[in-house]
Amino acid sequence: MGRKLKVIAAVQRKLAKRVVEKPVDMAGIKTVAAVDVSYRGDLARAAFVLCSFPDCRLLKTRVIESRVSFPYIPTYFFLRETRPILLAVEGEEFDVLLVEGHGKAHPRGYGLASHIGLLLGKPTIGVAKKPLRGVPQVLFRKVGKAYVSVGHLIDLESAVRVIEPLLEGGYPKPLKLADRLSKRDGS
DNA sequence: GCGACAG
DNA sequence: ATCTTGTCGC
Repeated sequence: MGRKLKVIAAVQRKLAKRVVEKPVDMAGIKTVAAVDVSYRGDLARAAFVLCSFPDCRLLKTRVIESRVSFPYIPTYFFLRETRPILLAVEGEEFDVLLVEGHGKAHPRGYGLASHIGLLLGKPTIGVAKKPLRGVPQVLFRKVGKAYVSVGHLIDLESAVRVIEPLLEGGYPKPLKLADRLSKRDGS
């Protein structure tokens, strides 16, 4: 059990080197998407939400269900949510994706948001409710009640500029919508 | 053994 | 994340 995780940790450290951190052209961002996952036993419900930017008007929603295999293990969160999220985002178009969880603000610099970004080859931002312990303060920014970090293809300053106009009650509206949607009954 | 950490 | 009633406070 512990040995496999050690291998996964090594993979995370390796993939972390492929994460690209760079400024983003704000004028080029027309849409922002968000994904969140809720559970009912081993059934995962992933919700995808698409909003215009920066006015944040709801453009589209989508909910996908799937069976989850991995348990939740701190710092190995991506093993559990990658599959559900990929299914929910498959075929969708957006300029930036907000992911519930951390990006570079992770012990090995490779959280769920970075993994999703790398797999999709799209800009992603990690947004979490609590910071992971032992992570350098410089790797994230507190925006409202959210802890924001670089996912992929964006830098921290740009990430903060994307999150700010989306705040509603201290948390990004698209993620709040995705959270509510993923918990809504429907199956 | 102690501590306790995304969702 | 999820299990869960009523209750305190803005």
